[in-house]
Amino acid sequence: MADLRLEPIQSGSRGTLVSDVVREAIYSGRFQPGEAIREMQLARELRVSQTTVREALLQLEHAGLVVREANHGTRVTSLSEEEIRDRVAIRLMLETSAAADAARRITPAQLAELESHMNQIAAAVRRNEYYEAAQADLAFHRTIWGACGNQMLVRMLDQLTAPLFAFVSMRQSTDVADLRRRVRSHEPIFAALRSGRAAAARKALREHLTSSYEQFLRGTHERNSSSD
Amino acid sequence: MADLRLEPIQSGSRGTLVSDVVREAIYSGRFQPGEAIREMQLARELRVSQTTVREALLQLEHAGLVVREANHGTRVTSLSEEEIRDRVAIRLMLETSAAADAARRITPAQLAELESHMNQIAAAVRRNEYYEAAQADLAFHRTIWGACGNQMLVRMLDQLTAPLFAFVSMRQSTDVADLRRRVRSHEPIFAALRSGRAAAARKALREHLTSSYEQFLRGTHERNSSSD
DNA sequence: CGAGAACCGTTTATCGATAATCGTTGACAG
DNA sequence: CTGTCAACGATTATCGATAAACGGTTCTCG
Repeated sequence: MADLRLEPIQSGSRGTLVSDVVREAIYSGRFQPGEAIREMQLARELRVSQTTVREALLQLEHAGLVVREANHGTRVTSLSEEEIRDRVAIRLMLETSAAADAARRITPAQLAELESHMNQIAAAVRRNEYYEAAQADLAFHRTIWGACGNQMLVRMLDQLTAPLFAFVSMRQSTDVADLRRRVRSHEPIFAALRSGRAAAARKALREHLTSSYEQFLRGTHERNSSSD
Repeated sequence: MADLRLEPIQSGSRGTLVSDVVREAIYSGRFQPGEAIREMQLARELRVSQTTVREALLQLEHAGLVVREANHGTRVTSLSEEEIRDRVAIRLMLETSAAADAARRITPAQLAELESHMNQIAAAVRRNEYYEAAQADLAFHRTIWGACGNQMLVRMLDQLTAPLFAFVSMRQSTDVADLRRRVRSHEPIFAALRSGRAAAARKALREHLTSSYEQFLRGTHERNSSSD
């Protein structure tokens, strides 16, 4: 049997293809929060039927990236500050738990993956590529989730954070010092996981998430007070 | 304006209607775990199109009640013992947190609702109606979730526990003594919420969930050892 | 002039039919 | 007898078209 390291050029059903395209458009900011998405218009642009677009939008609704109102339409999710706070609070509980579990069962291959993502983040930051940095950041966290051994927990964290990344992380164009600090704050997490210290991993992750959220709050506060 | 305490006799789209019917069939056990669900067959039986059935099945997949495999089919979710353990672990984290928040902000109306659900549970148990008891039990917990003020937390708990209720709570035909004990174990939760003691609510809920899970484990263990 | 009902255009929701997919069966060659 | 592969049947995936729902607008009547 030949090794299957290569994936098919386009995998999955058309519906999944469409949802991938739209997701990417949302992540990249080509679709703005609150913007309406027309089924027929999208279907014409992508040369698929309305049915297929609908299925894709249902998947994205599931992921929390769009909101659908019955008989009215679909729009890109727009998170209020309270919704962000609520999501972060849940994420804090779930992800610190995942990290503690991961510390006990993470494999060398997964540790190597973590290191690779850290390098990607650092490289992207050096090149001022915020979007790529955020993507690699998400991949870093996802690797930790995957190492916790609780599949349901992974699904929930995915649902929880997809909109956070799309509408918070991907957008923040913070100053360089902040980014540097954020990059470094992955290191204690990695060190704790590598040495199997569950409590330390939990603590490192809590600090990482808390400081990221506080920085986000500072960002929005600045923006509000300067625009008023 | 007339008061709107009465709901329309059938609310929502046809797709939602179908998903309600199928959900009910799963809860009631008319669809067994692992059983295949054919789109066309269901469409014929319910006099709707296959498209509508598909949309309903997507919703149910989202709720975790069915599993869909691409190009292959849909079957009713069948949880392994490990998946149940994993879900319960997450539920423990999220619901104890929700209870603590609820203790601080629950309204008199919600407290009355809780009491009503407790009465329903007790009445159903007296009549040996396990299914209705489980339904009221779920309603009791849902009311607590709703009182926590974190909408996302409610959604996650719903997703998490829907299959647990469908495949665990609704089925257990335990002995009367166990049921009595389970009924009573809601009382400390209610008392803690009413008096606004967050820590006590957390503790009461943890004990309730833990003992329910342990009882479930005893049940499956007995069944396994007796059938071997 | 103003309130409310009927209309109209846009968008979603549903339908019936066709296309693509996958497991299976059975024929056939080695 | 056994492994391979092509054709079949059952089921999902997708399509194009029609129906239903909603919001805004205009028209009517007091």
